[in-house]
Amino acid sequence: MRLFNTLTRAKEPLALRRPDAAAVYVCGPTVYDFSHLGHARCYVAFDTIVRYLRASGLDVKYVRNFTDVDDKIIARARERGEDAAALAERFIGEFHADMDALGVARADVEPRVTTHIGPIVRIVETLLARGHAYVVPRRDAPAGGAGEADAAGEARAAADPGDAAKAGAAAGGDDVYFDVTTFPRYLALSRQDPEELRAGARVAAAPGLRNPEDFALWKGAKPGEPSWPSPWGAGRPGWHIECSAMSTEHLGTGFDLHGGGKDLVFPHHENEIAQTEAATGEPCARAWLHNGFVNIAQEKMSKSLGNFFTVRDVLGRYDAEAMRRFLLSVHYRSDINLEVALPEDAGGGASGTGGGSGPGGTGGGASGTGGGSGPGGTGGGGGGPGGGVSGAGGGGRPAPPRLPDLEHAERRVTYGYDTLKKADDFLAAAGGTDAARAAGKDVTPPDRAPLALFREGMDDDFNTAVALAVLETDVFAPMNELCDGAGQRKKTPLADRRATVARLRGDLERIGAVLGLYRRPPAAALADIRARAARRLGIDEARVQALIADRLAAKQAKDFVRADAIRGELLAQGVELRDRPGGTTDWAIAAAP
RNA sequence: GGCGCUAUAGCCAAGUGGUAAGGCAGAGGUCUGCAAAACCUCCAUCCCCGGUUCAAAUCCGGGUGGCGCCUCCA
Repeated sequence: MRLFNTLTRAKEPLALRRPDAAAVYVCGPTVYDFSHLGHARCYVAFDTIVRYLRASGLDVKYVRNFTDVDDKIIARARERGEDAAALAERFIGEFHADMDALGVARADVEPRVTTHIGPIVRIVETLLARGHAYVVPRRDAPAGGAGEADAAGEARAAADPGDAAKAGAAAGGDDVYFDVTTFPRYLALSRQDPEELRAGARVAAAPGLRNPEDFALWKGAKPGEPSWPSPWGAGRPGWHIECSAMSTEHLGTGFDLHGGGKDLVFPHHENEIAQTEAATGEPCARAWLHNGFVNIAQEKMSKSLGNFFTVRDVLGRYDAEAMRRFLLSVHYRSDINLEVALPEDAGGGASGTGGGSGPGGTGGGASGTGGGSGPGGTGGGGGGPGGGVSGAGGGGRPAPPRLPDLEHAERRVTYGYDTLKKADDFLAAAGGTDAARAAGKDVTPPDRAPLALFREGMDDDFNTAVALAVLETDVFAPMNELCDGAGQRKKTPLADRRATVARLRGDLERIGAVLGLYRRPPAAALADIRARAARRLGIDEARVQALIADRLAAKQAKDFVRADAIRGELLAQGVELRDRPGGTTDWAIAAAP
């Protein structure tokens, strides 16, 4: 097994601390809002990696934390007049709900900052004792207003006279900072030059620091903030120290894999390495894995750009397994792009815009998204995406944009389940999987054995794109062919075809267990996917059934003109009819125009 | 300004030295009352310029384009 290690910028063999076990730490979410597609990308990727390590026989301990106290949580709680701890707790629940839907398994340990204050304080004490950190005494009078310790982005505090006054009066503790000059390997992960880093800094350093690059390990409490007692007075942990404390607490030092989004390389992971290694004298993690972003219409998804999609909203309209398949369709280190298409009924007539449905349309889609997810909308309105879909009627809010990539993924997932349903029926006719397998011989060409090809792909830095190709080419295609008895394998004896399908079915289960795909009963999955798509497209399933009945009657009367008219009418609504052998008719969502 | 990533067919996307996986779209075919589904067949020499090599999409140098990080961020 080989994987790309950000630390060395090279694909290298997996070298484990213990040969039969893997210790994995992935930076979890800061829980102050619903998860967005970027979170989904990250946690689906590492969920798949962990599943594969386990499937390869390793005893995996997977740790993924929750940051449940931090500036953003506190700010959000204050906005809402909610208790910060309660807000964090609530969004931990929402995170689990979203990840459950995506088939992301719980980590073995899901530590929270607020339950690890002890270890955090201890590691800060160690850093102080070893001369890697220093205390910046609290200044009672924040002179000039902007002087409050917290470096960047805290203009808000300064701009709020009430806050500043209270801060001055309160008995908050001191800050503790890490001195980056005491750690020679600093910036080895992100490969930056200290001089250049300093030159390119876009934010003025906080006063009282020995070096502009020094970062907070412990922050003295401001009034009204959650805080814990410490040797430096009341305060709370800095962002980076929590991961050092929690990873060493649960995995020790020199653990095997550390993961996270690529935006965490600097400063978060760089600082984590500095803290852990300076405190323990041991390496932090052996290999660092970083996943790429989800871009929306070619742009980075972010709250500041207003173009982000929450998992919750998208899963109201698209199948969760389709989302998972979409996220796995690109190698985890590469960015993945989600295309956004304007809804068809773009309102009142052809206003000037004319024919240009290309670039202009895309841009409009992206900005339109922002409208639905502004600061206000995230609050009460965001709570019930499901209700909004059915009730909306023709009213004010714009239709949500179409997501062609998810439509495509949905069709691929449907193809898979259609195939599995066919295979299961085929095997049932043979007396079940075991009977089928025993009755004949496997005719799969030796060089096309799905499991071997799957392992080959996954062993190469967890290449899920290749894994999906194996599924298409070496599982589903031969399954269809063998079940239909079509093509070149027409002459293959029935017993051998059955045995081969049974074998492929078994491989699919093992592959699906790793990818987190195709694990539902096929018929139920197909009905589910279709029902959600029908809701999204405004298709009335009962009416479809009624028209199918009408058409069957017309067919029996040999009135093919009428039968074809019904077919055409339904197709116009996005419904495709499929006549089955035996005189029944099924229907499916037609490909988007 | 610094650091890093990236550039493969109409679109999405694998591929780290030996004559380009897979999917979508498209063309043809089998099947079908018609259709769909399914299957079969066809469909690229890899941004540009140099270099290394018997041999490069794949290594090196330069150029151009895109993206990210350097401030919170998966």
